[in-house]
Amino acid sequence: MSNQANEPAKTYDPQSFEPAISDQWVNSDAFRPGLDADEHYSITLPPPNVTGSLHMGHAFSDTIQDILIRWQRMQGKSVLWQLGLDHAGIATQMVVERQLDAQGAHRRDLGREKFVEKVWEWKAESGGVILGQMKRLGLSLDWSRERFTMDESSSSAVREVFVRLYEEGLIYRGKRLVNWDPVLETAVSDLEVVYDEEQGHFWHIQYPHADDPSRHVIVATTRPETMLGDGAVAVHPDDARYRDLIGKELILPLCNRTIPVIADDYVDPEFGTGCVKITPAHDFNDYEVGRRHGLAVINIFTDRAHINDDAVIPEQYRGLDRYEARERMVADLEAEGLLYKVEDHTHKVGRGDRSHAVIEPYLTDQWYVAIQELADPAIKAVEDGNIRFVPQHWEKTYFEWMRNIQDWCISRQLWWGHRIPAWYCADCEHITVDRGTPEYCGGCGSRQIRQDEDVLDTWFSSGLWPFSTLGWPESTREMENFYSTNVLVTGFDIIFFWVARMIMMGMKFTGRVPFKDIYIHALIRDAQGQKMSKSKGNVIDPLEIIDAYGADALRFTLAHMATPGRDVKLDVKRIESNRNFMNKIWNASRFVFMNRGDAQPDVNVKPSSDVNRWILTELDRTAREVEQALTGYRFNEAAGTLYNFIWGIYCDWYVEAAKVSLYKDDAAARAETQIVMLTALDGWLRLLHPICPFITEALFQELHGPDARLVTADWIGTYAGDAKAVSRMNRVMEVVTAIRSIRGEMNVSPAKKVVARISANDAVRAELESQQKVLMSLARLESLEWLAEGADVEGAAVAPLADAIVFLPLAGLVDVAEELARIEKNLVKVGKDVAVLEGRLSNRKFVDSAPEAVVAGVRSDLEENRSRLEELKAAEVRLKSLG
RNA sequence: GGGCGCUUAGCUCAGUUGGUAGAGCACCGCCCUUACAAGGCGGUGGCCGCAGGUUCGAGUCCUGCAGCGCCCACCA
Repeated sequence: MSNQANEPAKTYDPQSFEPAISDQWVNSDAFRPGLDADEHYSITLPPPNVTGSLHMGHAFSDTIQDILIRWQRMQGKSVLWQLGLDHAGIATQMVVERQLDAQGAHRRDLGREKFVEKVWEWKAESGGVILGQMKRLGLSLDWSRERFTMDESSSSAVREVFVRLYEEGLIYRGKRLVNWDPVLETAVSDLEVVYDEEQGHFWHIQYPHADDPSRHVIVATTRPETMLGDGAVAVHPDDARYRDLIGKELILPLCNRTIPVIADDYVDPEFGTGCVKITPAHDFNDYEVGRRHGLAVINIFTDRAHINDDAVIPEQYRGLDRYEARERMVADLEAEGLLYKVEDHTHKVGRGDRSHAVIEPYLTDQWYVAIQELADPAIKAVEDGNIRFVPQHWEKTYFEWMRNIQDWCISRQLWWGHRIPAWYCADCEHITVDRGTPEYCGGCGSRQIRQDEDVLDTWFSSGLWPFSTLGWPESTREMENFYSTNVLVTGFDIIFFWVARMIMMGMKFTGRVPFKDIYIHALIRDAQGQKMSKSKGNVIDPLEIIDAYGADALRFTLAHMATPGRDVKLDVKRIESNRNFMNKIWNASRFVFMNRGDAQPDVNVKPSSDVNRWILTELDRTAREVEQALTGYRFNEAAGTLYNFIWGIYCDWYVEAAKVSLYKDDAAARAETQIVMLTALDGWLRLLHPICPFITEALFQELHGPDARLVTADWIGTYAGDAKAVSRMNRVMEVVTAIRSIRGEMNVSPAKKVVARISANDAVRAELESQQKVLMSLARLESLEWLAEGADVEGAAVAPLADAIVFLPLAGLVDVAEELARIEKNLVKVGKDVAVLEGRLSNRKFVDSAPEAVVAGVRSDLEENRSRLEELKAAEVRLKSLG
């Protein structure tokens, strides 16, 4: 922004000032929490993944948080918005692996240490991009407190938590089936598997009886290769068809071994043939069946889902990829006449949410958190209202998951992440779990110990984030002042992944809730309602939008669309129209500056004119509405209220009305208007600041000088208010609108000044007459004459109002036929209103049981519309006699 | 199978305790009125998904149905 000698540019150009203001904020450390406030407020920014750059969803979520943060800071509180980034285990490792792949390399070529170095390099790059984006968005994060989920403070919190849980027996190591991603070669949690309908096949295979190979049972499977690991065929115990078979042996085709027929309730006799092959090592249900019946668990895969060389597996299939093996086995079954039939079959297939590889249930050793003991207090915290979901219905989703929660598999076979702080001993079975780096086995004292190769699920460290960033496990001043945080702002897609885990970990380790409110916002979609994704090519990059329309326009749009509980379809047109709003603000302010004279805003101003008293009253009302909206997380209402006030009231009416005294009146009136228009501007700039920080800061500096900073909202809402001024101005606006309406419908040029006559009683006339200059200016009148109540005017267009009748003589304006048509249109409209109102009043029950105020309202509406109707009828008669 | 959400103007969506339906965009008119054409003024446009119920009164509360979407669990 320029010094005061230069006027602001005629057109809003955010690029000319947003970056400079952003620099001012960052360089002056403007967003460090103040030290001298009694009240504290804090939000932990959900740390973005260092997988690239921020997308529109981040911009949305971050804008909402910034609005809250700036608003609270302007209330004079000590505010911390904690900044950080997430290492995002799998996701980030994949990004770097893909980069290596493009160079024809693999992480194994580099080795673990070199690979992790590469990821750190990438982290620096991606993190830099992300922080740059945040600054362009105008986020008021405390830049001095940047954290990372793998920095030292986070790591020590992670080790502390792991060790404590282990010592309490809540972390354990177990061999069981996990969801295995054969491409990434790691276990993933249940949540990281996404199921989708896919086209597949249903292979019906004959399993011959061992004692009579001419007979057989038919089993159906979608994964025929798993029969290599079959341990049994199961039937329902009550299924008469197979009762005799239970306990007998079947020949497992292709495998040259026999398996028993077992009976288990798990089998649905209605489905398929009622015979199910049981493969304990490769199906979660089968695993349970196998356990009940003591079946052998035969693992048939390698880590990459190739067939392994277990002794029971026929040699010809060993080493084959799972799908190659499937093909070969189906062909072999067919050749042996054991393939009964093949059906097309649509079924759900689980794929890794990152790799999209088909997930295999796979038997491995993993680390688990015994979750129930952590879940119970976390459920209770929400039940008791110590944590509140906004919108509230999300608590149902939360409860549903939490009440059916499974132990959490926390180990991942990755290289990027927190190494599990457990060491295995070469000389004994003891596992040493330690906060530091132990040198010998805690069991036998042997120095032959080796750390677990695996890393922790990325959500393990994110789960500690609200307190690990504040110095926990030390008891720091930050913990004291800013924990519990006030609100978590996030999307519903990570309620289980992250929100639930933070609550569990927070309750467990701090004994307090990590946040009091959880504001769940919607997902951002494109204009067609599609989820934005790189593969679809429909992502809207926030930076491109900011470059084109400015950060404020984007932020205002996002705030305006932040309706709780519905997905946001982001249409660039919407951003464009809000850019136009910014332009409106820019130019209205420019007008104010051009006409300010020597005046300064004065929050104690006590203006005498109705126009000035009215605008300050309206500003006050707006301030209360904005405050209520923000308090209730109704961002769309806050934005809408400001839009309506700034554009619809301040610009459309106040500035136009103010021109009368700025241009024509005496010096005293002019000076008062200058002060009030500046004061009101100052007020709504502050109100708008949390949503649109750049333009408001720029204009604030124009208003108060280049060193001024918009930091408080303290004085807003202190004006006493003047209901009389408001009602007078409403009357004026009603008259002006009526005249404009006639002019508009009659296509009278705005340049043409017209004569108006108004009939009204003395009281109404006095009110309107006090604003005569304003009225004439806004309605573009050449002259205004006052008529006695009940007077008629021949040959005039008529607009009957609540307490007055406006006549616009037609001579030279329009023809009689046109006005007649307009009158008749209005007659129909008003006639309908009258009929409806009469109907309501003639209903005894309504009159008896509705509140007094409502009935009175209807009565006065009816009265008003009746007289309006009379006037229109009279006007119709007069016009017809003319024509 | 269980749960949740949505259905309002041509399009995208507001509508906080029930009290005669709103915005933006689009469209149609008149305007370069000395802040703004990224603008001003006026206007057209809606059985608020369907069917019941509660109520003097329902877009708003209750029940059922339909369509769309999401989440969870899953029959091999």
